Amino acid sequence: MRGNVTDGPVLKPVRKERVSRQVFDQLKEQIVKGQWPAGTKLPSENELAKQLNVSRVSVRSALQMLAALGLLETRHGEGTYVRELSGDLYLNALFPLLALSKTNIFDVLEYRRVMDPGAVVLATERAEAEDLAELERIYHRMEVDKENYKAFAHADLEFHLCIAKATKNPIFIKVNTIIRDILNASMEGIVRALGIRDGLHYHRQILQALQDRDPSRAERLMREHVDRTIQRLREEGGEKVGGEA
Amino acid sequence: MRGNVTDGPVLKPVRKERVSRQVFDQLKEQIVKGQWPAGTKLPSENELAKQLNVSRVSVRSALQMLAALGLLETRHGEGTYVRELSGDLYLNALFPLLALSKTNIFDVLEYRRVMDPGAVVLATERAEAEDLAELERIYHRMEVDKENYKAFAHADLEFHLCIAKATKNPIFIKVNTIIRDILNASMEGIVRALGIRDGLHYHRQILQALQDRDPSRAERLMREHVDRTIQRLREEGGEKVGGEA
DNA sequence: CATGGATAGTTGTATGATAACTCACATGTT
DNA sequence: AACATGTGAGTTATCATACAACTATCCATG
Repeated sequence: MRGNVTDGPVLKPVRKERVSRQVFDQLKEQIVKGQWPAGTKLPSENELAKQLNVSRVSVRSALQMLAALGLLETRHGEGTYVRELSGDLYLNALFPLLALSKTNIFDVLEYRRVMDPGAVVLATERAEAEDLAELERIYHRMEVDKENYKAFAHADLEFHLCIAKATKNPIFIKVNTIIRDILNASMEGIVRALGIRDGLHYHRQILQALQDRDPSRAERLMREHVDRTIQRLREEGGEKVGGEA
Repeated sequence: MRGNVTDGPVLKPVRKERVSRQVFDQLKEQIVKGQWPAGTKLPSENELAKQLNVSRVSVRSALQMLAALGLLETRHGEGTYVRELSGDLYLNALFPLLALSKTNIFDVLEYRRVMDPGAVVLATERAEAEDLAELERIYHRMEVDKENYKAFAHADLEFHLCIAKATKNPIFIKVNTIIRDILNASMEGIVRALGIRDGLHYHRQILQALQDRDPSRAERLMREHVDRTIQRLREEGGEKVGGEA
């Protein structure tokens, strides 16, 4: 048939943008364009809903997405604030890439083997009293939870994350946070396979080196620690530990 | 006063985790552990609310956050699905809109200072012929684009990413990919500030070390390279480099 | 067989109410 | 005056319910 209407692609699909999405975009604009610099307290949800002429549900929806992306921070009973725009924000994109792909445990440990010794060196220079106190708290929790593999594994990951935090470098912190989240699933199996002796030993020594502000010793210990973990896991046959999928 | 209660920090703050956060964590676990592989259709919001014994609002809150992070995709009137991992980053909507501050750039470079020497060591062991060929291609492009700062900066970042690729470790690759995107905006300014001599010099030497399969030399050169970049940038006063937004 | 429409299931939005939390101010006690 | 305590307003978090908007499927009708 000639002149069929399907020939010409004239009609475009109508614009049907969700309300929450529109709110999201508007708020994002304000932040990114710098109208609302870091630290700004946003109008209350009720206020925003009134100004935008939408329900509070839609406002909350947009706010929560922005908070998930790291642009906003909501404080219960206090308000919603604009966060500092920094490089670690983009690292959020790393999370799904690692979470959704079947990441090999040895790949993660190999990465740790490079990053954690470097991190601990920076930590010996920059750790504040509260960082060291936190590390001690975590270490003691590991001693207490000797029998509870799940709790022990969790504390182990927290220990490494805490060292990253002590570097005061948001990139170290963010990446380590993501790695902790990913590893959380398999860490219990690793602890169960390797036992707790090595972990306790090295963590205590590393903590000591941090307290003594001895970077080279801390670095050496951390490298040994990760190396030994990798080596022993290889011997055990690491196929079993990761596999709950 | 003796026996003051404030002496002993015995009482710990009670656990007060938000409902939506708990839902978020549970759903995240399912995805990360692989219980719900990509493409899986989640139970309906009502169903989840009933199973978890929370309101639909809390479920939606968690789902929307996961969707914002890119782990889920909600289709109006159809359902919610675990997202297929599609290489490219969806967070890119925000990328061009942010100019990094001076501190951010140094944070990134500090991270590089640890990561890249470690990566290049692995690369000397694992780089295949095509990796080395690619590196040579990139290096030659740098020589050609001596005058074009933008192209030169781009090639510089590609060089580092290519080394990461040669490690065959997906974590190195993905982190380096994101860092490349972060630096892309500011890199031209950096090159303009520091010139191209150092870059060409070190990249050529590192390439040579890789071809010779000399890990310790490659590591030393890479560390020197990043160190020198940081140092010279400090001297220049890096305030200027970030600004295009 | 093709068309169109009814239908059930799902996500999106609206409304109103209540709980939980934070801060600042007022109040009372020493 | 100094400190502890209570009280209230403002804000976010959660709940329950209803309805709107959208999608896929099935089915009757021509």
